[in-house]
Amino acid sequence: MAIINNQFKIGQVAKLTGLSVKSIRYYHDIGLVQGKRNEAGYRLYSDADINSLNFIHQCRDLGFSLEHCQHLLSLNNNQQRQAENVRQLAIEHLAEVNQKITKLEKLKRDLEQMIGHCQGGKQSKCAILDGINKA
Amino acid sequence: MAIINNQFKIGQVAKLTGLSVKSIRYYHDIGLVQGKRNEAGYRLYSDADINSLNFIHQCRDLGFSLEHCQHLLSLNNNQQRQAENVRQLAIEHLAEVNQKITKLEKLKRDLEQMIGHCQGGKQSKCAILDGINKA
DNA sequence: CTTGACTCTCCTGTTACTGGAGAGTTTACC
DNA sequence: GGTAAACTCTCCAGTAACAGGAGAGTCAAG
Repeated sequence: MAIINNQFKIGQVAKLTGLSVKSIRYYHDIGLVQGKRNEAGYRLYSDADINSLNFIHQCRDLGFSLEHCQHLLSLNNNQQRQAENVRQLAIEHLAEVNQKITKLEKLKRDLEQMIGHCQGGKQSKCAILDGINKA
Repeated sequence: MAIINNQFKIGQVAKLTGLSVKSIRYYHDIGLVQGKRNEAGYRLYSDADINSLNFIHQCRDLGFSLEHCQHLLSLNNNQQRQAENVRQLAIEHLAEVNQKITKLEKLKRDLEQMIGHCQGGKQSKCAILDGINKA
């Protein structure tokens, strides 16, 4: 009963995870997921490595920085973890997301207002420029 | 009847515009607002330069990239401009802002949902990690 | 045995600056 | 007049998370 432990080269890993080869190399460089090397120096990734890379991919999609991904990954791999720690990270991240949204919505309102007042066309008078200049 | 044309040094300009000295130098380097130099090589800015810097500051606050700021500034300084061009830039920028908002709101929902399901505490079971892993 | 697909390691560029070193300039004060 | 503080200058490095590309080595198929 052999334990099958696949070793994938970076191109295969890219296809399996949806990450770019460049990203995977980058994660290697910064020590996030390193895998092994074969005799020729090619990077080799195990199933567990693939899982880690998928995990990171998901975290990135949720907007976490690589530093946070690092942290989350170590919590994910640690059976002694406390859910509260993960929760705190997520809550902090959510707060940042909310801040960004708030800021962008103000931009949105300001832009919409200016655009609404600008009649466009060939004239040089422009409510948008006026708005920017008077501010 | 002398025409008063003040020439400000970079530190004064920083105070007048609210920009950092570093930013002003950077705008100089990339050719955005250059002013003059005195004999000692110090940068000197006129009232018109200050206006341009204020204009850029406002555009930055509206989230425009420096490249867009450049473009808007040249439209602002061009009496032959057509308001439509400005309007188009603003509309495109607004579209980008809206895209970002949409993306962030999806992140917000996803994060809130996961956080809502995570009970936290000292246990290792964590709905957030589960959510990331299953995705 | 060669050709094409893959992989490797550098190096540069991206955006809009910030921080800092080392050196010259100006200003204020005694 | 001298000097010390404040200001300015030009590099250079770093930031986040990679992408693009050069030049060279490796591997599999025909």
